[in-house]
Amino acid sequence: MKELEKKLSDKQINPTAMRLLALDYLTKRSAAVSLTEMELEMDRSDRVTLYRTIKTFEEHGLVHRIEDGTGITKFALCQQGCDPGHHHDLHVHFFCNSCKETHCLPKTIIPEVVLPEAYQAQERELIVKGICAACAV
Amino acid sequence: MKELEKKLSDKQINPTAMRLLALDYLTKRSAAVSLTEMELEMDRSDRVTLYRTIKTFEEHGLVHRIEDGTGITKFALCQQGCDPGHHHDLHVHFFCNSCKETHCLPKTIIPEVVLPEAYQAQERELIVKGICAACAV
DNA sequence: TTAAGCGGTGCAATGGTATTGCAAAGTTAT
DNA sequence: ATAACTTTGCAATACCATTGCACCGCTTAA
Repeated sequence: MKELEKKLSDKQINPTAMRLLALDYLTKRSAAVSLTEMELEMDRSDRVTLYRTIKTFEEHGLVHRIEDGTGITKFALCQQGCDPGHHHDLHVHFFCNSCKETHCLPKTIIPEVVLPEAYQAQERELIVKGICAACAV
Repeated sequence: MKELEKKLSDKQINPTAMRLLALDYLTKRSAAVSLTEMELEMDRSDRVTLYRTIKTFEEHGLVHRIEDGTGITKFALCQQGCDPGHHHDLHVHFFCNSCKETHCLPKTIIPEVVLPEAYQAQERELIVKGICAACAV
C-alpha cells in the first residue's frame, strides 16, 4: 500500500483512505471505468465523493478522461508523464462493440493529421470501435 | 424548396413540413448542431419532434451523429454516399476551443491505425481540438 | 360519407449523468 | 484544545436523452 501512497504524494495528492481505495481500484482495472461502475463495484462510498476524487486525480495528472462516444464519461489511469493541467496522452482508445468496454491502447499513437489551412491543432482524440482481443476468440 | 424535397425522398423520407424545415436549417449551418441549439434557433417546434426528425435523418443516412467530447451529441449533414444503417464518414471532426463549434473536415480523412494483435477495427472517430480557421485571425 | 388505419407531431413524464451547496467529520498546526 | 483547512456525505438541482400516449390530418376501404 505504500506503493499507492507514493503514487498519490508524487502527484501532490493527499493520500486519504478514499483516494487510496479509488487508486487501488483503478490500478486493478484493465478497462476504463465510468463513475457509475465505480460506484457499484466499490460499495464503500458515495457517488459524489468518487466524482470529486476522480476530478482531483484528473487535475493532478493521474487519470485521464475518455469520451468514447457512448456519451458516458470514462476514466483510466494515465501512463507516467502526465502533468497537472496538461495531459499528453496521445494513445488510441478502443471501444469494443461486443463487450462494450473501452481500453487504452498505450502503444498505439494517434497519427498526426494535416488540417486545412489556418486550423491549429492542440489536442486529438481517436476512438476506434470494433472487436477487442478478448472478444475476438 | 423542390431541392430539399428531393433530398428527402431520395432517402425514402416522407417530406413533411417539419422535416423540410429541419433539413433547410441543417443545410444552411456550417457547424454541427446540438438538439438544444436547433430547438432554440428554430422556434417553430418541439424538442421531441426535432429529436425524432434527426433520428429519422440519421437512420436514413442523411445526417451523422458526432460525439465531440463535450458530452453533448451533435449532428451534421452527411456528404453524399451514406447509407441507411451504415455511415461511412471517415472524416475528422474539429472542435474549436475558442468558439466551441464543431466542424466537419470532409477532406481530412482519418488515417488507418495499426492495432495490437487480434483487435479488429470496424469504425473510427477522430476529434481534433484547437483553434479553427475563423478564430485563428 | 364515414370509419379505420397510419404516419407524424406535441405534451407530459421518466431515467440517468453531471454538478453544486452545505453541513458534518476528520486532519493538522499552534 | 482550538482554530483553520481539507475531505466526505447527503440533498438538491440542472440538463440531456428517451419513451408513452393522445391528437391531428390524410389516405383507403366499406
